[in-house]
Amino acid sequence: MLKFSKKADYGLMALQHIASVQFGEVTHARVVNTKEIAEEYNIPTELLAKVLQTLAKHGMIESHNGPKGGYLLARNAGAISIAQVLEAIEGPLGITDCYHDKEDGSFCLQQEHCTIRTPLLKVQDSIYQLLNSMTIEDMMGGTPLITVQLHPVAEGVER
Amino acid sequence: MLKFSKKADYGLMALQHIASVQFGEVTHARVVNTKEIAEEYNIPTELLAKVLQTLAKHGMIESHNGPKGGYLLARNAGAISIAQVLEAIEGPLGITDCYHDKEDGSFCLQQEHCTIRTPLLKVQDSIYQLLNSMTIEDMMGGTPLITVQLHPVAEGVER
DNA sequence: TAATCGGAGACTGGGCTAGTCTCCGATATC
DNA sequence: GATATCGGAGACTAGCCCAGTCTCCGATTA
Repeated sequence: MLKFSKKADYGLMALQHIASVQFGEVTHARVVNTKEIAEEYNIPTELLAKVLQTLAKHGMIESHNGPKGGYLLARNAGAISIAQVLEAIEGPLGITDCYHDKEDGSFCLQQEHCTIRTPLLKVQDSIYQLLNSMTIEDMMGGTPLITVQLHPVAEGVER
Repeated sequence: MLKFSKKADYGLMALQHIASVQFGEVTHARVVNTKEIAEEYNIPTELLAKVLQTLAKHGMIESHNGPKGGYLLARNAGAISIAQVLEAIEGPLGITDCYHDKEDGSFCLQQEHCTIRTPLLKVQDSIYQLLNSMTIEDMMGGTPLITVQLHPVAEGVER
């Protein structure tokens, strides 16, 4: 449950790879093409291509056509959060459907008496904050990772 | 993305309803049957039945057969976390597949060079803590909700 | 004994994910 | 300027899983 799609995984791997080539190594910054990433991580080339095109469309990487072409990060690795990547690839974050229902005419049948909408919205916001506070940079090397502090509102929960 | 399944939604609604009947109202504690909940929230009866059976199997509610039968909370509402409900209904929490692959023989093709495994595992843990610290009780009435404090490791993130 | 409840399994339709295929446009290189 | 190499984009498909339905069974109460 709550699984990322493969595309999202691939996107994160690719971004991390591009970032490490561009910043993390001794070699000069150079463009990285789809094939290189696909072979490095055993990702179907054409599927990865789609993912990278999506990321480019959302301004996270910039593309360079032609021979010796490929991709470069469009901004610093620390300015690309996991939330942004996920939203670009999978669409808007939504724990439940009911927050987007109004757009297409259909609506939530439970709406009238729904008692869990508000609390779940809080959960959703918390998850979003979490995903938005971690960046591609945090995923590289030994950078210290995010820490979450929770108020123990549920003291006594079993398990 | 990151959507709860309908079953999970239904399960949370049902538990919240049972809890409020059992504790939150003036009426005496009484069993609640599937039909009552299904009609209250416009949930397909037989689908809800399956969900409740699952929750009963996981020891969150106890069932009573026969006429005037139904369900009761098996423990306090404050001792049932959202994480537990989700895991009961949707299976183990897993942001990516790769943490469970070893069981069925298949395995992650990216395993060898996967650079995102560790950081994503941290994200997963954080989400789990979040979901495990909020309970059915927190979803009832005006109980103050969870607060999350994040270290701003990603200062400068756009948006 | 009969009606009302939960328990459990098979079954189905539809939508989404993952992946493939094909063709096009851009550009670097010779 | 021809050509090979790159990304851009859309159609297409197979398979899986979610959501929902149907049916039969066992338990219990009145």
